[in-house]
Amino acid sequence: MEKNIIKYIKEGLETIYKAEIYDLNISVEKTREGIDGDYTVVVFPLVKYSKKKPEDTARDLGVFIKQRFDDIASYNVIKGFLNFKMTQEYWINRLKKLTLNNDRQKNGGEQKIMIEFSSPNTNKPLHLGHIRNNLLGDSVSRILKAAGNDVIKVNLINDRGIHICKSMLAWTKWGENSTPDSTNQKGDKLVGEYYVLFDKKYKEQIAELVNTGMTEDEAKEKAPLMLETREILQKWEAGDKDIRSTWAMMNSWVYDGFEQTYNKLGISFDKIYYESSTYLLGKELVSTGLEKGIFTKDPDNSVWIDLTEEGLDRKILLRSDGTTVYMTQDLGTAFERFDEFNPDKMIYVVGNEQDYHFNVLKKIVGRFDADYSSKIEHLSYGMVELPEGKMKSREGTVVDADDLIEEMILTATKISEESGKMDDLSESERERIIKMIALGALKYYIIKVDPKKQMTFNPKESIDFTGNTGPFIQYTHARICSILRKAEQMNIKFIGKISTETQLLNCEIKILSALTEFDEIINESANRLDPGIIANYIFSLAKEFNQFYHDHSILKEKNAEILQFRLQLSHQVARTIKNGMELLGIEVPEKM
RNA sequence: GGUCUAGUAGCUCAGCUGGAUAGAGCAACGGCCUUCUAAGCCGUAGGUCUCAGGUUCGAAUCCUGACUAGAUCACCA
Repeated sequence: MEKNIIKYIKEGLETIYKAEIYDLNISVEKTREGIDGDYTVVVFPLVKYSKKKPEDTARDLGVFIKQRFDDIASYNVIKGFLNFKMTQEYWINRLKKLTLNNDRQKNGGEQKIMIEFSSPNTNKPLHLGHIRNNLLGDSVSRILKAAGNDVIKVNLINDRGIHICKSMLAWTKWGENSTPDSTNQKGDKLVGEYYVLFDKKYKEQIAELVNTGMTEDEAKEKAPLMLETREILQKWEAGDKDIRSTWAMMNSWVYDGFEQTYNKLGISFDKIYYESSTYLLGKELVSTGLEKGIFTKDPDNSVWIDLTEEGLDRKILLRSDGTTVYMTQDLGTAFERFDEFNPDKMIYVVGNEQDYHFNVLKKIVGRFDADYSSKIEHLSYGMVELPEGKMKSREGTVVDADDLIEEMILTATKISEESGKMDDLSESERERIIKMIALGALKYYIIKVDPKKQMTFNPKESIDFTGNTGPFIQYTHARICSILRKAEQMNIKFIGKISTETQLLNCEIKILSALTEFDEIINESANRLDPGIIANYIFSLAKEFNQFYHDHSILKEKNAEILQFRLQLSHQVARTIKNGMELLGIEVPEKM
């Protein structure tokens, strides 16, 4: 549509004004609310070609286009704005096209994109922050795929490093061989407890040492627990059998726990990487880098890269004791992935606290291979805060993922019981729908916010089921499904022809116009890596439809053609809601 | 202190690649269920788009500076 208008505008400028077009800056927008028209061209930027007043230019172009473009019913000029109204026929054809064309057309620019998200640390059960990460990664993957790309979802599990040794040490010392089975606890929760326990005991030791006159920094290094932890790390890297088997066992507990949470969230991966198996590659790269002179070695044997020329700092890649750091592992993993999959793009979904890290990673990769470096993209998202501020594990304000999901399900159960709408459904059916609603509310609440913005998670609001929420959209879908079911019972088929003479209401055109935008919205959302664009789009579509639903009856419409039109329109709205919500990882029920 | 990100209604957020009168939801107040699902719809009220300059026919949007908040600058990850 817009392309056609732009084409005619260009033609018009050339024909009427004999203008030479050098910079085509035409914006075609949807006409503003309250003004007669469907599409609007802003003519201010065009006066440099016409050398006439904006209003005269708009009028000239209006006449020109109206003569040539059959789909335009009328036009009007207000100040520098040229508004076009499309014909009824045009809109009815749009609906037909939507009905026929069940597969959306692809973007064209198909790429192989690898996207890493979740990236949990085996010491910490998943919490609210991870939920944002997971939902974002999952949703962006779906959107990129819908935009025609080949997407590989990967997870990188941070299963080694000094912090992992801490929980191992604590469990060995005080765990008394407890297991998830013996304590009847999710594996990730059990391990998480020992990590917390380590921290507690470690702090006690520091305090004691400080009392004996040590400085705090010194105490942190000299505390027996820290020394033991470092020893474990070295043994681990040396492949010590006992250490490795404890490590493998505890990790398997954690993976079971994570798997359960991922399942509840409906999230999956195509490939899982473990840092324990990629960090050595990082070490190799460090030696290559040293040979090539990319890195330098300090007298104490630690290895560094100097990025001061690029406005960053010196960054460590290998500790003086030869063990690896975060950056080393990430470097190894990145190269492994490029070598194995050769993606056109590698997206990391990681919180904005790591902006600096990824900046450095990109630069270091660039020293090896400029091409790889240019393909790395950090989808940086803002932190999730609570109304009372940051989540702090020490103060116990961390919102656990499993608890949160549980609570959402309880609330959804309560609300649906109160409404009584699902009383005649079977137990299992009811349970299925309640889960959909609970997760829909949670997911939508988080995903609707622009990823790069820091967001406030208000527990009270998140369980709200009215207004701009997941359940509101799900409800709209369920109502449409109900109508379509009834239509079927009444034996009304909605595949019939609609005469182009059918008179459409403004609100119907508005809905139709929104429906035709869907593909474009997906592409925009994919380009900007922002699922929030889709969330907001579906919300406004649902809102438009609800207004229409309230003001006009569908099934009681006497005119057969209008009835036909409304049924098909509703059907398309339901389809778009379903498809759109799917891109957010949210299911929609047919009854609720 | 350096760097990055953000600041829009009481609260949570859209709008930001410049266009007409800055939009939703929540909360508040007032209406609408013998009528396709009221998890809905309609209305009232609520704004110096942090501030000050600049660019432009036109700025919430772009630029500069200030202020405020967050992140980061580790032999943590």
